[in-house]
Amino acid sequence: MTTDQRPPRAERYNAKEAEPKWQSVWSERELFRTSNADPRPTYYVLEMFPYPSGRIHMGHVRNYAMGDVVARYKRARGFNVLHPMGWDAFGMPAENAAMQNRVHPKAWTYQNIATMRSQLKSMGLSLDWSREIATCDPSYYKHQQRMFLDFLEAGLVTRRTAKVNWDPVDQTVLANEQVIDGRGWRSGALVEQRELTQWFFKITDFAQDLADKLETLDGWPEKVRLMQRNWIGRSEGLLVRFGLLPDTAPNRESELEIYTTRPDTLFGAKFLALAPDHPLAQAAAKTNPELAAFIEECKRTGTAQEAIDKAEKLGFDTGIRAVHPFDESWQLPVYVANFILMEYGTGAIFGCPAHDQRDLDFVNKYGLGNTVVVCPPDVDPATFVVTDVAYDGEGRMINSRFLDGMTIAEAKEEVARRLEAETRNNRAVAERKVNFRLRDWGISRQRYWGCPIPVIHCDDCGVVPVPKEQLPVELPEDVTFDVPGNPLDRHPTWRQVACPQCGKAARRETDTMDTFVDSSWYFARFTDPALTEVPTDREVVDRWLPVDQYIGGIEHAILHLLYSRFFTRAMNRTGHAGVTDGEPFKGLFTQGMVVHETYRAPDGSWVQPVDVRIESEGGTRRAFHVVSGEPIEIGSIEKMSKSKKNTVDPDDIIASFGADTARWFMLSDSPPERDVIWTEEGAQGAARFVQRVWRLVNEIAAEAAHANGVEPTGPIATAIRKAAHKALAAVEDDVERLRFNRCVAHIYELANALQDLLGQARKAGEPGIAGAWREAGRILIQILAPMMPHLAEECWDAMGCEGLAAQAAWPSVDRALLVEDTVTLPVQVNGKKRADVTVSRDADQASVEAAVMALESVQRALDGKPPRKIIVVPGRIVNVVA
RNA sequence: GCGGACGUGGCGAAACUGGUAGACGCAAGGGACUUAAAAUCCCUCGGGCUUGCCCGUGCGGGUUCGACCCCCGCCGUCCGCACCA
Repeated sequence: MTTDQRPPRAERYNAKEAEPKWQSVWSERELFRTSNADPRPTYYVLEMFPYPSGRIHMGHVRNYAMGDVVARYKRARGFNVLHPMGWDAFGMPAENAAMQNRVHPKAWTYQNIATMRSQLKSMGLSLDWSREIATCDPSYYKHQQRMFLDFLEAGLVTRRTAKVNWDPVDQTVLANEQVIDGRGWRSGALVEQRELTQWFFKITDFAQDLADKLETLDGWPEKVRLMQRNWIGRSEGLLVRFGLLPDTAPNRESELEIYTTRPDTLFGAKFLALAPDHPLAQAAAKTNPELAAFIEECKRTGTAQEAIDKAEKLGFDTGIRAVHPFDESWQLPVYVANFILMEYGTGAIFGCPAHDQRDLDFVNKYGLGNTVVVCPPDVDPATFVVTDVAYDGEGRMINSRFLDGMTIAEAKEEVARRLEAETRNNRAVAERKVNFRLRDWGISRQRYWGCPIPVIHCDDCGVVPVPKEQLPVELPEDVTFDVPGNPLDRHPTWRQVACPQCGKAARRETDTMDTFVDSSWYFARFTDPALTEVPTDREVVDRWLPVDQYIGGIEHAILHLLYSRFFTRAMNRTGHAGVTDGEPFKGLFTQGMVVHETYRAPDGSWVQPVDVRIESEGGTRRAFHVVSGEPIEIGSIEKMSKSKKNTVDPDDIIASFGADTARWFMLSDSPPERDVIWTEEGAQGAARFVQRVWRLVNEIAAEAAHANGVEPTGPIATAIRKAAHKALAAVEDDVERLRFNRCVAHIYELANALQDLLGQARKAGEPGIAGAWREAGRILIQILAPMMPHLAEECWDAMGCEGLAAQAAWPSVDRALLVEDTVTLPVQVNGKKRADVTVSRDADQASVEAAVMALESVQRALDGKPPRKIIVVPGRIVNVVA
């Protein structure tokens, strides 16, 4: 393009110039800096902070664009908005980079932060950068260590040996939550079981409350609440102490505790079963080599998912005999079984095969028989049998002596009542017990790049907390990554320290904390990140928390969100916060992913979108390589990933289209909770709209310039005002509900309407219309400002409005303009639309009926018959029933 | 296996929570402007035919004056959990 063909500057909006310009204006005026002293009502909007992996991706763009719309909107509505950003900066990739590229994790991390910060800044997000935090900074993790010690004092931390999930590739421990299908969530390696001494946060102390308060979180997606509910896995049951025949039991044990949620089926019991690592099983194995061998084999099968799926139910009769709690003459064999978990309940069960599939499989294998005790409704008890499929539905008790005829619920209650009242060795035979699937949170990691656990091991004093005045325990910087494992273990001097209690030579704990600890309280730290002595200021943190709107990916539905819920509770208990209900996030929104087509070259290799040229003709699309011209196969649409190369780089998009275009496109089309497909055409469509708005606003500005003090009351002026206020009301409603795709549609609609009216107005020459244009122009700019803030400033300027668009108060809707004097109702005959009728807004039934019956099309559809009934739904529809 | 969500044009979707199915955008086709292209503007765009009528929201029933929406039964896709007693 030659210079003389370029349109005059004002005709084309230049994002490349405008965006940095307005960003520096906002920054110089500290527009988004939030004061804790501001008396206005608070609104805390937060997006999940990123891991500084290197560069931002389109998923970040979508996430932060959404949060920014909310922040800018709430600011315009007069709230004191907190919208901060930071870095989840500890983690494995930094160590991997260190091993691969011989760069220090710290240098790598801070380099990435610098890159990503400048990328985020180019998006024009309304963030308070003065509150930026990085979790790897000692000024942050110092307070995390402090809280660890406070939690320890409060009894919320324990140290014990435990079977842990060991990731052999990353050479570290994983929490249960981090094991997916038996594999490490990061490395993908098959997880092994190991016995290690570990630090645990006692999240199970709050299990009941974590489950209960889920019901109050009505600002959360039901899906996430359900996932957490399942994860916590609350079950109500009965702990029953079965008597043992001492002659059959090792060490003449006389009792075995089992846990059941089906005490009603006690008369259908055929056996008891122990977990292979149950103490009684271990004891019995000492004198029984075959049993010992069986237990060994169970361990080898492991707990890997594949093994569990394939494994058949295996058991081994210990020879121990138990007595039925309701019948001393009834003996039950005690097996060791491979499907019983030591970690759940008491590690022992009673088996009722007729009503539990696992137990049924088991007895069918070992020939222990089964007796049905629950009969389904409308089934003859005499003919009801169970062979291969256990019955776990509703019904009434049969073959169960005093329980016969009761419902399941009644029978459960009756059994509990009777066994609670009965005693053996001065203890009740049974007690009601609530069990949780949730385990304590193991936080020890054998890694360097994490928050050091602030304790010291002394041969004489044992585990000694680091005195709080000595915090932070800082990571040493002179470490090497040439061999796998934890560099802190190998460091020549760092571990060596004097015991704070006795002064003798002692050793520092070399495990660091799970990085999920770092992200479990950052939202609290944002409220006052400059504090040096304490993690939080009680008054400040309590005013800001809970976060009003939290936005992030569904992948954190369990881990991060559950841990954060634990943390606010623990902080409440240790005085670091006083958050109502202990709930950190009042509103939660989980946004969908950004997905893209995949492309493959003839040799099967993946090709990046930037290297692909698409040609479409008559509906068929064909792809070619931009350089070689060879045909490219268009593949399925998938999550953007490096491995399939179907990524687009936000920097490239911002450079070629501008941040506003990228933001606009990310918010349009798909509902925010669903995946959005990134397409070049869609991005171009968004870019086209940016230019259209710019042209439209300039034309409106020209019309508005003729303002002469005449009230805008003419028909066109009213139409202009109505269009603007209708869009304003709709956008308001949809931003509040985070339905950004609908906001986009309303704005398009307003732009279309105003364009149309511009043409009409020029013909009509109506007086007083300039005032309407001025108002409509401002509204158009203001409703798009949260999504396209740079364009909005440029337009605001073009309209000659005072101040900055980012500072303007949200316009108030003139409700009177939304009400029409006449309404056009669709007219149906027998449910099929036949005509429209225009009546006055408050027309009564009779006059609407008369108007409808006068319509020729209605008469034709009625075919001479009189109507039986005419249904008039005011303002909605008319239905004539023949 | 258990639990959940979803299924609407060529595509992404909308339908105010039972009231005109397809707003808005993308793609496509036709036209205007232009030497040409880009940009811009205008028109068409669920299907069918007899041009004012029929069909149409995964499939089959039901409730209702009226159903994408509610109920029952299927089919399909996606997600989560999974030996938790």
